[in-house]
Amino acid sequence: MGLFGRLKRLTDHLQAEIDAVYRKHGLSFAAFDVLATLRRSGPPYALSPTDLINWTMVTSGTMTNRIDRLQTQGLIERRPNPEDGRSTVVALTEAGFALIDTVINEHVANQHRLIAQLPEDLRAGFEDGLRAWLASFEMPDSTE
Amino acid sequence: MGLFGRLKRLTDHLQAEIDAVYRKHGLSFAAFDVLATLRRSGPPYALSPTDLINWTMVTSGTMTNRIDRLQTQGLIERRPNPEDGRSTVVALTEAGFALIDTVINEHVANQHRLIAQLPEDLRAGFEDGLRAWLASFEMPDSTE
DNA sequence: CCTATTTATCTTGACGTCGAGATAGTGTGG
DNA sequence: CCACACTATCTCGACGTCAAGATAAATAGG
Repeated sequence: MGLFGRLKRLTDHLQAEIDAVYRKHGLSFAAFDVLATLRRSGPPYALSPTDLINWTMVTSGTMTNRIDRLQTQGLIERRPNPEDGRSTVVALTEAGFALIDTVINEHVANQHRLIAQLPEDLRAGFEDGLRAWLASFEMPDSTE
Repeated sequence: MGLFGRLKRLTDHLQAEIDAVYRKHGLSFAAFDVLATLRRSGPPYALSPTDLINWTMVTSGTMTNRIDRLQTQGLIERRPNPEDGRSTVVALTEAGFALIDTVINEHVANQHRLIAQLPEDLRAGFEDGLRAWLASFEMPDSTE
């Protein structure tokens, strides 16, 4: 199996482990993504759909769908935006805040656990390669 | 941005580059996956849905859907399996064979190009870390 | 040989995503 | 102050996936 195959399998394993934390609390990645973005935005834990679209990099149709589901679950609420009649404010409910706080903590601990499985003495070499390869895409001047 | 963020961004970039080759020829990953599996199986380039499920690791419902679409596109055909009335044989058509042959060649060249963007002197370190981290998932005795 | 179990495939419904286009409110230049 | 362009969000249809269950054929046991 080549480099791409291994890379895909690694990320599949990592993703499965990461997903397990969301699911334990009844969340999908889509739900976690939105709730965590609202949590990170700080008080009053409220953003417009457009803000959420910009932070999460999904299309407007996807965000409408995500917000609809989270609203049904009672984790967020839509309020009219007093400053712009076209817009709404998406805010964490108390239940949403409490849940995402718990899940983020577990998520962070889980990430530390997963990184610890990459042997310490190989970590720097892996990260150096990763940085350089990534840079070849994000800084078009270099290797490309 | 941490290790997970960079890893996700790298794989997103790689995936986008890889997808571009399929799309240029009107194929999705799902379609490429099935056609390439049939091509790799050697003459007569025909497998049962169950074989395809085992090689591609998708559910039976997904495979039925993939086969339906490819059949509509005329890239494969379903034939009854003379040895088992429950089963069918999924075979590349001439058009399907010609197309996947072209796409696989481009795909391989594309992968070489992408790997070449990872600087040579960092490749070994990256691969060592990758192998070890992957092994921590696939050989449960070790770091886990 | 039948019946019960197993196997191969398909069907259905839910979820998540995208892209294109619809709707409605905002803002601007004359 | 009004028509026109722009912006924010939602709607719709297509695609791809999974899980659970339906259907039909093969096989095994008595």
